[in-house]
Amino acid sequence: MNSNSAFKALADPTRREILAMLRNGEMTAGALAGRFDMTKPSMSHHFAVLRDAGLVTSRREGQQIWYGLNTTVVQDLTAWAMDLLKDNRHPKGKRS
Amino acid sequence: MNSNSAFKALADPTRREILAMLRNGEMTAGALAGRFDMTKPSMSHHFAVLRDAGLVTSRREGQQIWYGLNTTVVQDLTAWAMDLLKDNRHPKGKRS
DNA sequence: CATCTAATTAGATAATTGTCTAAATATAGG
DNA sequence: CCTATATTTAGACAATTATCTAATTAGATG
Repeated sequence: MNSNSAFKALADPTRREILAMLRNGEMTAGALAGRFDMTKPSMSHHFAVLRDAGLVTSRREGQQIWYGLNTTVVQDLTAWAMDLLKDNRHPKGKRS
Repeated sequence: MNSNSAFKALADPTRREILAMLRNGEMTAGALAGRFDMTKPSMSHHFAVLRDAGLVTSRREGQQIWYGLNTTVVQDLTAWAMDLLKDNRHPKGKRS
């Protein structure tokens, strides 16, 4: 499966926080990094993991790089989790 | 956060497959292990991770241990993912 | 109680990961 | 072209993790 990288990306609390912040719109690498008690290279690493997993988009604008939430992949993850909740015990005639 | 262990549990593909199988109802440790190309101790380790994360329930019945999906925690994860999709850019008057 | 089956625990090991510091790249503006 | 700012890349290191084999626990049954 390809979304394995997305699940692995979500395993880190810092990365989940980053995603939560991006819910309010795009942010630059620097602005994001400034919100965490962690060095910029470490944050940069987290950005790369999120980008490689397809969870965020990135674009350079001058000296800065803007990161944004990629809702498509988040939707896939949501669908996966919701699927788990669909009772599959009687696969023929859904309604018990 | 406490659900950190749940996210970490989901990071492994074998564990995600286990959860998917439990969608069809409870299974014994042995029955589950039989479905994977992996030793029983390794599988047992994955069961423990899932149980510690609250993603599965377990109960002994004689010699066997039955594992089942804990939908409550799965619901929490679903809610977290869906929250990410709610646009929060204009927090006062929700409807753009 | 001896033994069989089901499952876990213990302990080792290789691979992956998260973090850091130092160095490099990229862009903007004198 | 030099310097300042923004960000990433490189390389090292400690911690965590996934897996294995061997040993152990727990229950059933003759």
